[in-house]
Amino acid sequence: MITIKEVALLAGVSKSTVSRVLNKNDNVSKAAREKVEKVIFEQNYSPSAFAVNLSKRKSSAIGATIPELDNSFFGEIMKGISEVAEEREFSVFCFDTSNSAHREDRALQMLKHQRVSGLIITPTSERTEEEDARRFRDSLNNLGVPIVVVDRHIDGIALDGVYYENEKSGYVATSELIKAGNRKLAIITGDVQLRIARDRFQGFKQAVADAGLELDEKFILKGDFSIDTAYRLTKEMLESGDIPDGIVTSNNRTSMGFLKAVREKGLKIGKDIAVIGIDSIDILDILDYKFSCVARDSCEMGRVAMRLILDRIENGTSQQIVHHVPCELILKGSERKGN
Amino acid sequence: MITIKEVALLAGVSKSTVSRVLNKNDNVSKAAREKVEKVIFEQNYSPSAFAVNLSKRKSSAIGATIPELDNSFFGEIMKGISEVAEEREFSVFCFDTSNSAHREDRALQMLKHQRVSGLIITPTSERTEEEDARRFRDSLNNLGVPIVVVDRHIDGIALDGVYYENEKSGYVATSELIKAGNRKLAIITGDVQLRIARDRFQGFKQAVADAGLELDEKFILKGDFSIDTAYRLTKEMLESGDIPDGIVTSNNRTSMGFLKAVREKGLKIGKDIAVIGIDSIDILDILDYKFSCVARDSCEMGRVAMRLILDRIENGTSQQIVHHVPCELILKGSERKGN
DNA sequence: TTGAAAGCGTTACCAT
DNA sequence: ATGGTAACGCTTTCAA
Repeated sequence: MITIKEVALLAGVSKSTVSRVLNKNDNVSKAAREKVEKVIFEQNYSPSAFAVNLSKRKSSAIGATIPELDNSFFGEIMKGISEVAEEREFSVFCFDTSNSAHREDRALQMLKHQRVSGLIITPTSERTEEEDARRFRDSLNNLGVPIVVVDRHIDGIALDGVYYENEKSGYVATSELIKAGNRKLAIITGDVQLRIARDRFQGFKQAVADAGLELDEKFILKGDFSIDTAYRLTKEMLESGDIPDGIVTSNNRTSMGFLKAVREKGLKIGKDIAVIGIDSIDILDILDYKFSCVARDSCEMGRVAMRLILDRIENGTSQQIVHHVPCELILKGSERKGN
Repeated sequence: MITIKEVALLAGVSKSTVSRVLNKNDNVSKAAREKVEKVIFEQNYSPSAFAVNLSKRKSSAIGATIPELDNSFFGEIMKGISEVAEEREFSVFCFDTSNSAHREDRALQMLKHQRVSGLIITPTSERTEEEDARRFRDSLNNLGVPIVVVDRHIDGIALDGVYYENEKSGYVATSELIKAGNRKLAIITGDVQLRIARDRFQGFKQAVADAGLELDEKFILKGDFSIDTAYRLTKEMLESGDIPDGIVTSNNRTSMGFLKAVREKGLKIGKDIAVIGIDSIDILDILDYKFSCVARDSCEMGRVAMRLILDRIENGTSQQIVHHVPCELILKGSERKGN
């Protein structure tokens, strides 16, 4: 592979001059610049990032760790990151951590080795023990670069972040159910160990309270963001005979479990029970399955995260910045019973 | 950030010795090794990949370009790549090309700049003009590193590849429809500009021929792998009044468009019309929607691609290697009419 | 077994 | 405006 030295030789100038035109430095005569540019073009020369990074002591790459790339929600985040990265001439090292803390640790190590100049992280949901959580925070600090957290939270450390309007999403979904005439309200929560689950639940409770409605304990189904649990809880509820008017499902997996159970019982949403989910489920639209939800633009979350980290990298540190991408209400009819 | 020099200083040895323990070179006394390891551990030292790569003139990173990460099929491929990469201590630069040839070109440039030692590419489907296709092949060659193509094909250049059993998937789907008693068969093809679409179609035709059945031209619906086209074609067919017994849908998007149209017409698959799709659609299982298909393990495609490229990087070049990941028949009942 | 020094491909400073 | 040169952090060769 051709080097700057050979370019200089071919153009009849010094390495310094070549470097100057590469870096758009003004102190180059038009003649020299043109000669160099010609050679660069002809030889298809591209400087070695290794050498540049080493010399400049900074890299034009960032790292991104994502818990499950096969979940299109995270795929979209990655897509958004990639989009902005390309515009700004940054490369991104991408790691799928499979929701495993161990793999996340490994990814962090490798990113340190690569000397990335920033990290975008959607953490695994597995750092429950305090000791482990502490070590995790240490490795993050140890990286010594700007960090932007996406979607899920990392406790005990003030980091920039891009989050969904979690509480608001719960509030909006619930209010809308109420507006549509539902009085007996239920929710299948997410894993309440996680802040995003608690926040969504909080929004639910607030909306119920604001409407002056009573909350029945047995209609608070404690789920964990998994399909299976949501399915089981819904089934139990439906079989108990006491059915709420409307229900909020805390994320897309929860919605799926709920829908499965409802379907099995031969019931129909928007007729026998009202529902608004948090998160959209693309295929349902495609199949023209009327499912109302509170959605978000996850691709935009990735874009915002990437912009944020570039900002940090370029303008150094200042106050913690936290973005919230708005939630968007999409009504299809399932928010109202008796259709 | 701490360097090898400081580690050497702290351990009371030379940089050379530190380098030796880093590279697991045997010519180091036990005493020296232990001192060095202690310092490395205490200081949490990790060598700079820049410097190592520059010095060794090779990198421990590969590039991956993917057309649409928000499509979980490609997300799974990326997940598989990431999985094996981690095991083998490789980092991967990931680019979402959004199915745009331009962005793909840019990605290739950036990967050249990063001096990756290999490329895994699922090409965009946009290189129709010969001139453009040629320039594309040139940039691939210009990279000067091993390349593994995944899923889609690149014409006019012999590259290692990991593909789906396309023809077989069409054959199996069709045979199964026939076995279930369907005589009047239809297919919604993919974009026949693409080899994977032609191959699947070929499998379909072969199975029909092998069964000694007649093929009606009007039941060959020329789609393009998009939901919308499949929807339109299906709708037209259903409205024409002449409906086939069974149909093959050429990929997941095609299946969705088909299902949408069928649903709109108030028909039911497995009752009014039989269908087997190529590619699975996860959520349908979850919703317990009986949809038979011929599926594949796309995560495995990523794993195989990564193993293949590492092999190339480590063992140099030899004969072209092409892998085919097997297709798997999943019957749910929709392959038979009248249920 | 060890260390010194040259070299990897750049940038940046200092002269000119 | 231009070139020479040290430096970036590592590996590798050569001597000892």
